[in-house]
Amino acid sequence: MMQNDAVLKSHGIKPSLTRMMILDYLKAAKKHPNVDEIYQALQPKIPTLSKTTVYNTLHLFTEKNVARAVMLKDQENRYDLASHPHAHFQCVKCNEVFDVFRLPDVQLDGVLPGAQVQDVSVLISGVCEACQAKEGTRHE
Amino acid sequence: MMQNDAVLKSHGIKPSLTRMMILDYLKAAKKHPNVDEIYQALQPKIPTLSKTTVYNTLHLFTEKNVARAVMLKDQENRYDLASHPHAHFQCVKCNEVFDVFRLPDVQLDGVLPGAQVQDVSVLISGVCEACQAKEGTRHE
DNA sequence: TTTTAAGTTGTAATCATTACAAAAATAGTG
DNA sequence: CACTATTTTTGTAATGATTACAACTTAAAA
Repeated sequence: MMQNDAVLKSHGIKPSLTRMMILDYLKAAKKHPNVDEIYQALQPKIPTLSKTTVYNTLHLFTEKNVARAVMLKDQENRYDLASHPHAHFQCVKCNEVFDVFRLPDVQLDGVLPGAQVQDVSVLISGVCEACQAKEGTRHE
Repeated sequence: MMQNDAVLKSHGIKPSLTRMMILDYLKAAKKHPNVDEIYQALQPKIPTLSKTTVYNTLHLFTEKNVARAVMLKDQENRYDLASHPHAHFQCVKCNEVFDVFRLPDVQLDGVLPGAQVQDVSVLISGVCEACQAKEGTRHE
């Protein structure tokens, strides 16, 4: 796998230590962390870390197409790596977010004449299996 | 077309005057209004209207599947009617939002076994035609 | 009417995000 | 190395959408 410094350089970002550690965190993250989660996780390792730096870095990553802001039915942004496109499923009952690894086929031919498409994000909402089971037994 | 009171009743919502007027506004809206726009537009007609009521009503509409929160790369929610599914395109340069009327074909078969899908929202981002033209002439 | 519930309102709090200017670190140059 | 310019990081204060909540008003039920 490409090293973090090479990944950043190839996107025109100077690979500072902080930036590499945030990239590391995004690579390892199973969920879709928000800014505070990233800050809380890295603050012990970088005692001087500021939340503003996390914001700055994620804006930079998003602008340079290293990461992507995932818009969920939340009041806050969550992030993942731009290199692994996938759709998300969010349960309307428990708000849990699941990755949809088998990407739905989004057919865009002729839908947006003239526009230069950079990214397609798909957010599916509904009731997850666990919550359906709960409803079934509870007779709500 | 079905009258507003009938629409609301059929979704289990008591059709108060305020609710019908907010529904009216959503029906007529060409763009995707945020809470403040709805409030500003209706406040002259309902002088006692409170912004909290607009929030309450939109939450109710969303819960009862009359309206839908559209998540864009903004810090605020925008709303449209749940009855007219469509995708959205947002330009990363000017932030303008365009409806995508020819809905992209999203193939979900087998992608989410067990889940009960209620809604699929597609947000396409990229550079719109106008912004491409600007870039081309300005040599940025 | 009297009682109860539903709908609406205004104020104050919450909290993610941004603005901004200073401090620290890094790179470039003589 | 010393000096300067640039980039990166930091902390504090503001912004602004959203929520909490309790009071008030209207409508429905008894």
